[in-house]
Amino acid sequence: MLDLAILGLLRESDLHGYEIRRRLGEILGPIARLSFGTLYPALNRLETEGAVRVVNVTKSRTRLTTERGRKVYTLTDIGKEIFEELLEAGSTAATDDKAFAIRMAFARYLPKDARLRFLVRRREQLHAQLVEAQQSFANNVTELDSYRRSLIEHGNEMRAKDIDWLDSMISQEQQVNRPSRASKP
Amino acid sequence: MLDLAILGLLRESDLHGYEIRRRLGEILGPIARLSFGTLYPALNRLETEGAVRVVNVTKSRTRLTTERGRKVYTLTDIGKEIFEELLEAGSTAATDDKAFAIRMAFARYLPKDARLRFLVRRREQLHAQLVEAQQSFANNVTELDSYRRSLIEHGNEMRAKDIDWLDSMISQEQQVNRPSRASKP
DNA sequence: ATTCGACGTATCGATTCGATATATCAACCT
DNA sequence: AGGTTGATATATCGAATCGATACGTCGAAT
Repeated sequence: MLDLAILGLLRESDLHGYEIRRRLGEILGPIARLSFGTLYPALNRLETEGAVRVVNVTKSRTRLTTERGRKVYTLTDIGKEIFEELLEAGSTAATDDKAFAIRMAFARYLPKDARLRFLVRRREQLHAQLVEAQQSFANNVTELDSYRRSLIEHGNEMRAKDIDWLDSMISQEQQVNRPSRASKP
Repeated sequence: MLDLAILGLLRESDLHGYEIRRRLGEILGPIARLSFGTLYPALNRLETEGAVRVVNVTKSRTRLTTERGRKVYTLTDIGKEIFEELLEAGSTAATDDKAFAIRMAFARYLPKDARLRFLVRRREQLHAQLVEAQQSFANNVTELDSYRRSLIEHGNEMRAKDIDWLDSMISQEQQVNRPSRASKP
């Protein structure tokens, strides 16, 4: 999943590790903030696999520039293929919050129909989770203290909001599908 | 963090591994669903540390019962101490979503003032995150495609809801503090 | 009868985390 | 001028965690 995020960002522009982390944090928020202990080994792994390549290492010493010791990575052709595979593969598989957010961030690279399927699938997953949670909640309310009760209720409300949001994304996606047909026939 | 969850559940009743996982899923939802590859090693570790102890292993073979090969764990005195430490320690430290939810599930075991501090601290953290996210969003809107824009906006709305919820929890907590003073002075 | 799914414990390799180390540079303080 | 701090940047290590898989029992449906 992390691979998808890294490759996706590199697809858009060449970046060094620190900047990849920063952008990921910007797009995904605190949900998917990754540590350096994950990022740098991942970059090395991707380099070994031939998915990325180092374009530029600026050691300091060059007095006139502000550049520091950065390793700027670029996406190879192999990397582009892997990105496409990862993106499509996951649009049908089960995905958690984090994986969903990452894929959503690169949804524009999916063909329209795959994107719609991806959204619908996520919507159904969340719905199933919510129903399950509500049932188990109903069976246990009496045994829960106020903190747990409130925590669970809040969680369920949040999940419901997520579903609403997905519904709006889905209907938007469906509208774009139709040819504009601006004025009346 | 996982230790806290396990010890907390065992504080309430003796349980076997599978049931610990089930209850955790019930209370925390899909946020903190832990895998068996985490749970069973963790139980072994806690047993080695002397925090938990196996009370009962029911091998099947006993025809008349429905019991299967369960290992039922109980909390030792050492385990109780560790639980208290973990619970208090984290109420001041930085906590992510998952760690917060776990601690919230056992908030009733905190003294009133620590609980209030815990909630306020979390509130402030979320607020800081939200402000940061909104600023970086404002600086980048133009460069974001509609999917990313919507993803980030939705994330920020959710964070705002979280803050609202925490505010309600905090004010509730403060009300309980005051002696009832039911009728007018 | 037997396949299926839920229950239940366990391990393995790979991934990820959190802490720590190292270093450069800008900015601010005194 | 010298010193501290904080942001930028890469990297590694041990421990925690995940996801897949294995193995087995049991009740229920086909």
